[in-house]
Amino acid sequence: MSQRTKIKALLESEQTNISVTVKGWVRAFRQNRFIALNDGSTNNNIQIVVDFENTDPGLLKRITFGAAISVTGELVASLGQGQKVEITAKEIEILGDCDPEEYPLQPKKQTLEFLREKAHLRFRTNTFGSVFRVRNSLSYAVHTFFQERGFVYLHTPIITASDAEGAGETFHVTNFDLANPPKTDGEIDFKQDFFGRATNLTVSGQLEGELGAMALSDIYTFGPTFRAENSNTTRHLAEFWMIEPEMAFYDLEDNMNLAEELLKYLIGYVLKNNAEDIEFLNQRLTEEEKQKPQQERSDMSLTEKLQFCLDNDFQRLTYTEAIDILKESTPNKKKKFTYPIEGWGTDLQSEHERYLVEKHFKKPVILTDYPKAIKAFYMRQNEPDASGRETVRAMDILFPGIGEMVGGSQREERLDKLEQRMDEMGIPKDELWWYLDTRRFGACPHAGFGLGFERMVQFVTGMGNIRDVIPFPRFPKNAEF
RNA sequence: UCCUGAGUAGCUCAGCUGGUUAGAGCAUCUGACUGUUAAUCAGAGGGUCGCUGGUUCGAGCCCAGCCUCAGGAGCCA
Repeated sequence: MSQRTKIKALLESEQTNISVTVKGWVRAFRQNRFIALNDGSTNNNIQIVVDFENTDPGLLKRITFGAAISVTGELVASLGQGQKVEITAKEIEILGDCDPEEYPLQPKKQTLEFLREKAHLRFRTNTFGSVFRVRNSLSYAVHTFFQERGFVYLHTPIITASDAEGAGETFHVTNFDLANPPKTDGEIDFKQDFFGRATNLTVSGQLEGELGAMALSDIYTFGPTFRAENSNTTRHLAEFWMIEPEMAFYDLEDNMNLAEELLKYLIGYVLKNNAEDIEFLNQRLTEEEKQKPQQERSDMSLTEKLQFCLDNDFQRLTYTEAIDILKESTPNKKKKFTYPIEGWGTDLQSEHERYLVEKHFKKPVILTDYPKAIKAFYMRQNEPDASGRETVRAMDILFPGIGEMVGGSQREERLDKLEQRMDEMGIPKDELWWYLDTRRFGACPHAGFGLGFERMVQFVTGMGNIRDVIPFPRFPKNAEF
């Protein structure tokens, strides 16, 4: 194998007049003389200068947009204005031809919708190159953050028998011949299935995560989750990655502090380590914003927005306080909300969340202490307030443009309260015997949250559609690639 | 799943009140040029007008059903 240098390293090289080998894909070939070559290490191309008068015309014809080539030559200070260094080619080898008549990508701007249909090739564009390098950095930073704090990375199961959490519709996992599943009394008999029971893809690793935290103190999961909801939006996927830390001896405030710290760490990490890609995405978004009517444009650029999140404390308030603000808000009084705020107890609609985050506070918001009735069974119950309102120790972190980035809570560690709530909500206690065991044996206060990884990538990259921040998106009616 | 909008060349789109041979820009190809970097100039090729059915002398255009996509809503992360 020949020595080759990545383009990112060459562009940063202090040395010139050295012999180098580069390999990559042709982004442009101008005037039969200049190749713009990219290898995905950076969005910046290196310019190859070809002595076309002394090169085989047959070879020159094969240097087409998208072709994979290897070039050996001399790294020199560029004669042109656009770049510091360039390579004077001595030897060019075509590694893989790329027929321009057949190749779906074109050397021009293409819409994200079109590229979504060519997800196998979209990595070769600047936008997706940047998005996926940033996504990579973010996952690395997630691990760094938790590892630095002594958290244990726990692998919770992908296949599970419990959908008891009620976090959404599940995908069934079965080995049955679907045309002819074994039946007993007319019902499908899952006793004869691979696991001896009905199973599904996980919707959350939380419950198992809690088991780990009850011994290891601080754990986190970072893996795929699956929801069979028929959701067709710019912020939902059927397969998405979730980060779910679970901490023993944490209360809700510790939980919020950790979540805020994590989000800021991730933003800071990318601003520092992916400056070029963020700057490219910033430009891209600025161009896109110019197409929008004045009203819909955001008053901050991507980099400003990220820096702002880093520099400011998230706004913390209770659900009850939020309802009071919304009740008194101009859009509510002027009846601009599709769902007017009538009273205490109903869940907030996205228009309400957006008002709080984007209009009222103009920064990330942490809402806590939601009504018990609209939240999951495992959230720790507060004492009813003076007027008898029942709430739980829940927290949601809302981000501008994204909505719910994080959902978490302090968990109910009191067995009697937990069982009572499960009964009320019709959660089968016998199926979750193992979960309840943690409350029977050495129970302790603990808390955790779930962070939607793709939503974080969306926020950091400024991409509008969640399908553009995961390599191969899974959503209703689509499982191509 | 609901609401709104869209589907015409490889891509982005135009196409009048239903009318004869469906257009443009970019991309591609051919030639010219050769220190370009959104290269330039000249020319050429390229169409199941999403699918199925209907109305009509005649449908890209009207009607019905279906499919797909986008944005918004719900569900949520």
